[in-house]
Amino acid sequence: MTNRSTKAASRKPEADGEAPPASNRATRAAERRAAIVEAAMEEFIVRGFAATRLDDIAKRAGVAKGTIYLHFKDKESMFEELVRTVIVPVVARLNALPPPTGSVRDLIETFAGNFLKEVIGTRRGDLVRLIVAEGPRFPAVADFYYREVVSRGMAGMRALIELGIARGEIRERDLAHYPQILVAPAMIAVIWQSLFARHAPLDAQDMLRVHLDLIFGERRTT
Amino acid sequence: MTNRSTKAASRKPEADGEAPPASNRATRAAERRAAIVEAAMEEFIVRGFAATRLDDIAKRAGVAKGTIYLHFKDKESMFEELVRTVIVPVVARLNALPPPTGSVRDLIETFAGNFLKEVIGTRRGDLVRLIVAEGPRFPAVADFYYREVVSRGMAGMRALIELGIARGEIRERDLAHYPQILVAPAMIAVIWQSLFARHAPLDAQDMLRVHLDLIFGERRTT
Amino acid sequence: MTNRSTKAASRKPEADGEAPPASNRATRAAERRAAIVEAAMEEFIVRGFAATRLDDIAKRAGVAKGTIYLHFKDKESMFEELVRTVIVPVVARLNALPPPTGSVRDLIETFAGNFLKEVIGTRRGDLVRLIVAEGPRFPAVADFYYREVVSRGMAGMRALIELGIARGEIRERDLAHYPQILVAPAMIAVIWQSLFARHAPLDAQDMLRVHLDLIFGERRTT
Amino acid sequence: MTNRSTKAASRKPEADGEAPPASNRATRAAERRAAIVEAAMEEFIVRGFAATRLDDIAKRAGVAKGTIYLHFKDKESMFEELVRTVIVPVVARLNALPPPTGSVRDLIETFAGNFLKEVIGTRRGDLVRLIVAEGPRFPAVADFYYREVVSRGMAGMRALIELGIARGEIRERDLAHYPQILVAPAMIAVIWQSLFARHAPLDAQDMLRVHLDLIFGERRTT
DNA sequence: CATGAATGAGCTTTCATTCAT
DNA sequence: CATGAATGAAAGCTCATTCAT
Repeated sequence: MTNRSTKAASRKPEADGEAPPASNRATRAAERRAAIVEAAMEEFIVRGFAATRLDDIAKRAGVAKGTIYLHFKDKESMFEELVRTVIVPVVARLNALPPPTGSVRDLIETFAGNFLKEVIGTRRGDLVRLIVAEGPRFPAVADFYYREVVSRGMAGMRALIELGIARGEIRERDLAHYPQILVAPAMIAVIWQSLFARHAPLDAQDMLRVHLDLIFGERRTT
Repeated sequence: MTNRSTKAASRKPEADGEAPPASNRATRAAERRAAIVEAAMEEFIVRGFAATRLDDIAKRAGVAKGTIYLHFKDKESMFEELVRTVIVPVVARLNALPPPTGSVRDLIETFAGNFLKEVIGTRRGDLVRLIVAEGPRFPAVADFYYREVVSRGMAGMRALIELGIARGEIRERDLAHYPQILVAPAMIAVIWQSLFARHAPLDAQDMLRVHLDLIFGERRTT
Repeated sequence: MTNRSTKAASRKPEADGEAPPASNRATRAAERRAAIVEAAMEEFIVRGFAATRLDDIAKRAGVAKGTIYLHFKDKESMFEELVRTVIVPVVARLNALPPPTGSVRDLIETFAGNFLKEVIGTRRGDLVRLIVAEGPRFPAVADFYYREVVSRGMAGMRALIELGIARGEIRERDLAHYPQILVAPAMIAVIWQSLFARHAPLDAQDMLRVHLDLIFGERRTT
Repeated sequence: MTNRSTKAASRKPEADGEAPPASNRATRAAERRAAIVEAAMEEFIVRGFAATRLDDIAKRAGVAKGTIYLHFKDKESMFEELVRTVIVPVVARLNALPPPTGSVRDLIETFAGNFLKEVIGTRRGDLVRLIVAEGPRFPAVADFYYREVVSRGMAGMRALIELGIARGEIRERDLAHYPQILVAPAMIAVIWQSLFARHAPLDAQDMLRVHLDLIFGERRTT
């Protein structure tokens, strides 16, 4: 989905017709690569790395099997680059967050709201589960994910917690040592949706609200 | 090979009669099955379902490849039964917990301590990650795990939380709706150990302490 | 052909019936291996290493593709071991040659006669051409062939030449430095049969006679 | 890439007009073809026909893969035409040999000297081995080689031998039936250099000297 | 019951050939 | 003419499963 936007954008001009006459070669190649990445993500999420067939990725991407090898060295590097490709824009957006104005609770609630909308129960959430699943077999992936997402996320959360403590919004001072506690319910929600949603749907939004109440104290007015 | 000699030895005596002398056949079969289950768990955890070779399981279990098929229909059912086999005694022990005496916080702390010792960073923790990883491909596994472990665990936690609320130990009344919040940091610790321990070791015990402080209020005396 | 003898020998006992009920497992395995080696030699000779398909070898050997991998690590080692397997008995027979009695010329003529019958224009001759063809890509094969066949052959020829010189049968004393000259026409005959036989058949026997006349002087009586 | 710049440069001038200024198209095409032939020979010699990749030939020749198909129908015909292209000038030079003056031995020694310098241990020698290697798979190549090189060479050698016999330089009259004997050591030297040079270097020049002594009798004075 | 050799479908990867640019 | 991205048939190799011993 992410990469599709690029493609969709570059196609807009021909949106009124039916046949895509293709722009220049570089663009075509980029589109193909994006299609492969998207198809691969879909397949890897559904079947896992080992059980995914390149044949299926090619079919879903609408390219020949050999084409995949014009963009990726082999299945492994495809998987690793795929994670990079999908993660990078996410990190970029996090880095481009607006400067912290308002109360820490508001900030975190906004953030939680975005997470809820854009991760939990979406393809992006499935990617997280995929990384949990394949991480041990792909140290490069786990490393990358830790470096780019986890460590930055933890640092950001810690800063917010410290701000909250300084402002008197948060009483539990040791929380700054374990930003994981802050995000744990959100992560659990991600996993829950993947595994147990059909047995017992989870109101993630409400759960996150309760969790924030636990940390910041109950809100007087909603 | 090891087991072969044993087997040959235990068979000789019954060659002339009908009665099994020392350890009977059923026992030996059960031992074999246990060895296979153990070996399979090891391999599945390290390589995941699809990438695990029956050959390796057989070698590790010290049996022939064909023997596996005397105990399991195929690779899939082996995986599913394996999870059952490993999970069941855990559930049994949870059911056999001592009746709740003392404060709710003490109870939960005891429970967390056990979890810390017996799950986080152990083979059992890896099994949890394995279920997260393979769950979507094995509805039977996810179902079983939800029914036997998750739903019971959630129910137990909810009961404890309600008790804590009734006794005034817990102030956040809505917490009873989301026992997931109570266990989330513990689950995160399990996953963290599998994926990021070498980048940033996590003091799970201390984290859980902070989390309980958040729920029950800080302890006055240690 | 070489290896078949082994197989044929072990089959003799059942030669009166039609169905090969198979002896013990080890024998069966050895037979299969021999069949693979023979089929592989045939295919490699006809198509060369790179163009030979394992599928065809398997089909010709009457086994499944996977069976080949029970006996050989991969295509390359199959080729290398094949050469070894086929060459070894040849070397063994050379080593078991009768002690040199009679004139040197008679000895060499006998040897040439055997070579004529058993190498030139036979599968064994094709193998020589195969080694010439693939040697540069398979140093291990060229090494082995040099060590086991060429260097020994050269040493043997040199000894014979020196004996001939000592006895006054050979006048050209420097010939001992280049036993290659002695065998060159025989080797050329091998190659000629492979490449040009259909354009211009070569009477190898007569050519070798002329060559020996050149070295030993013309024979008075035939 | 190298050639690209040249090409671009040579094309610019004709952009405004129609006439090719400096080197015309036919010349450029011929150069390209020559580059492809050269590169192909190199690759075929090193890897053999089947294992050679057109990609590598194109890269080495500095042209695009598609360009090869402007000059050759497919890989097979490229190989066949390549052999022709490389062999033809050699044959031409042989035909342009100076008229036989001086003794036959001198003639042959001169010839052997040239062979030594220009074939044994050179790329041209490798080509001979390549033809030996691939000949059976490429009847057209073997045919061509036999017709253009072997049969002519044999005829020439036979004429020389007959001359030598007539002049009394050669005593072995039957040698004229087997000119192969005359060239055999030279061919063996070619093959030896390809396969065994690193195990046991061969002094081809001295070997040929000894061989000629065998045929013509030892030289009294050098 | 237990074995492990044998099977062959299926998977990843390569590469000759084509053709729109 | 020249290019090189794209194709897809084909090849090497693996491994779950079977079954004669």
